[in-house]
Amino acid sequence: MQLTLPARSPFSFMSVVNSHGWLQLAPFEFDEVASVLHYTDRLASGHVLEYRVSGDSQGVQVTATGRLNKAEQREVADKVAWMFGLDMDFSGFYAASRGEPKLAKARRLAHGRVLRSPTLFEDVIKTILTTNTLWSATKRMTGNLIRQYGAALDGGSEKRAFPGPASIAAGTPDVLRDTVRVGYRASAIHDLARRVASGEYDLESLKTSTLPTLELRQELMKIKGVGPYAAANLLLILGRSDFIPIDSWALKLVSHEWYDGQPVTAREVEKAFESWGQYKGLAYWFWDWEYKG
DNA sequence: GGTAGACCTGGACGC
DNA sequence: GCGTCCAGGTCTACC
Repeated sequence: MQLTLPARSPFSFMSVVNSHGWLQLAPFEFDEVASVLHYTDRLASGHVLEYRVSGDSQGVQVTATGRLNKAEQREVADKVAWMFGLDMDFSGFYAASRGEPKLAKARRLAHGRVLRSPTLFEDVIKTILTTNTLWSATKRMTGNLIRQYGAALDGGSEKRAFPGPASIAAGTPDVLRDTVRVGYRASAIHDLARRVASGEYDLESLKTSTLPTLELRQELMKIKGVGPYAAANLLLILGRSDFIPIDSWALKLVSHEWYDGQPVTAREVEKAFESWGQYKGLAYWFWDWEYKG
């Protein structure tokens, strides 16, 4: 199967791919030589396949393994369009950042979109797995979760899809803790999977929520394991940038940018971007920082 | 509303 | 090889 999906201009395939660390988390896999993003997914039909997505400034091209019927092709197209935010409009952010040298490249590089998973469920779980741990552990926990509960790619490959809520809910918090090694996060992950799988909680509806950002943030923070940092990260994924995902890295960046390397608090990070209003998160995310790590 | 301490893992370090 | 310390956000209890 091959699809060509156009994007709203300006668009940059590589800007989306490199927008954050998601490309390093399974079931994403990035072929740097060919500049192709691979993603293993289980469709509603139960068919497990791998999409390969390449792109340019016009949009993306998708190829998928095997034969897909019309409904499956539509599902893949809808999911890839969401993952790359093909229809998103950042003209307001570009207008606001005009005249700011630290964001001078934002429009030219088509900054704004962040790579998303096909489901908000996957992005919430992955975000919880980034909290209170090192990036190497996030990668390991994600890989373990997929090995434990993900459906294998058709044809006997070792590749697996990210597990849906029902698969995780069918397991136990003990397995999450002891085998997947997510530690104390086990109950939060299992609880979310159980509530989504049973239909008690319609998490995916938040993708199209019209709630004001403050209320949407409160909604996200009702999820166990989602605090201010995780909520701000998820809001960025949902296209809302009124909040900054303040983690230890953010403190380091702001410290070196404006405080000569002296320790700063979350309050200082907020203060630094206060004037950016609804574009705070984007200004922070795509700022041309002095400190490179 | 603000703060201290527990939660859990794995890597770094000293012995 | 073993023990100890530390980094990393969220949650809860307490003031």
